[in-house]
Amino acid sequence: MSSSKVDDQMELISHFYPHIYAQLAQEQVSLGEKMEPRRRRKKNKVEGRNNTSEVVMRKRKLLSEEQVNLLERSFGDEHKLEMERKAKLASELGLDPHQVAVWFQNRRARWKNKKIEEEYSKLKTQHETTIIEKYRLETEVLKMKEQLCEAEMEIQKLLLERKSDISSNNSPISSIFSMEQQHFDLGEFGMEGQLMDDNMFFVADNQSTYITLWDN
DNA sequence: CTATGCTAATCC
DNA sequence: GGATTAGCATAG
Repeated sequence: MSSSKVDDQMELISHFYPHIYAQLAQEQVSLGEKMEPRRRRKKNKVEGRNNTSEVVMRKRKLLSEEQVNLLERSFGDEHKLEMERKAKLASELGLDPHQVAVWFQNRRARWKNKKIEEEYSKLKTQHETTIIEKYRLETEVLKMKEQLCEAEMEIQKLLLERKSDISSNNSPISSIFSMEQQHFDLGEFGMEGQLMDDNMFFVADNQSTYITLWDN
């Protein structure tokens, strides 16, 4: 079921981060259609000073651990890079100030990405919690409906018993007695009520309303 | 060897 | 400043 989980994630991403979704979706399609897994390395066209274009392999050197450490410490202090700090760092690191600027730019991008991922996983957790709570509440509603149904059946049963008592014993005394308010305790519902007549039931809830239980 | 992750560097 | 490219390292 990991695929449906992925689908869920994709759906969430598509909702909150359409751009990321587009990127991920594109990647998935690429893999699905067995596209070339990775683009071939291209030679990079670079404009020369004399306006003639030449083909040059882009050179790239990874920064040393020491250089990265200093850059990271600097980034920790402040994500933005002032001219002064850029020049100072560059000379300390033995790098071109432009390289320092690029490093900060890339670092900010990584940082932002990380933040987005953190936010996403937080939202995902919240979402899952909400789904579970929703399920719990739905179950509770079902249970309560069932209880309500049982209680109504019980009331109906009692009323029918009373009715048959009245018809089988027609003495004035019992008739008067039968007119007295009868008390019910609905136990599980935690509420009490009084039967007012054959189809009205006074419920002592917050609203203190009369509830018509059924139509005769 | 290939696939993949990371990231310096470039492009727009 | 975001998107993309491509050099490099390395896991499998």
